[in-house]
Amino acid sequence: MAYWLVKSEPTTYSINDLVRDKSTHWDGVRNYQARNNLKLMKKGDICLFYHSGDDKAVMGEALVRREYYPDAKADEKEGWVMVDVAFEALYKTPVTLARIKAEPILADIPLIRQSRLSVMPITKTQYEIINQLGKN
DNA sequence: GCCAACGTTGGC
DNA sequence: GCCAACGTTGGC
Repeated sequence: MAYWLVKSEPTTYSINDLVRDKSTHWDGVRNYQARNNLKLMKKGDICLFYHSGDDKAVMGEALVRREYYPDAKADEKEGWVMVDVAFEALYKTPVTLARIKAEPILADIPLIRQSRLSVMPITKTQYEIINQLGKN
């Protein structure tokens, strides 16, 4: 069981869209590092769902439902992949970037260290802290 | 609107 | 293979 953080611009695809859809293809990733992370996702892994842009907060959680397979919207020869994720939880309190930055234990999270990466691994500890802040 | 931090492209 | 120019993401 591993933990991830995935980003989306809410005007493109928000967690409310995932609530409505129940599950979705996590496609459109066109960055090698992010793609490599997608390939490491296992069924049942937890993904924190982060809104970039105006919200700048972890909004909730999704579960990996299907492991990586070719991104239907990409040229097959280029090897881009997608996974399927299912809605898991909507946080009562979105965990803002400012809140994450204020937490010393979260200082190493790639969200802060490498702000442009859109699919990143996080540790169990980092997950548990954000989950705790969000669900209450 | 600007800028930092990348990633990509193309000339050499 | 190097590097300048350019494009993109995302925070401020």
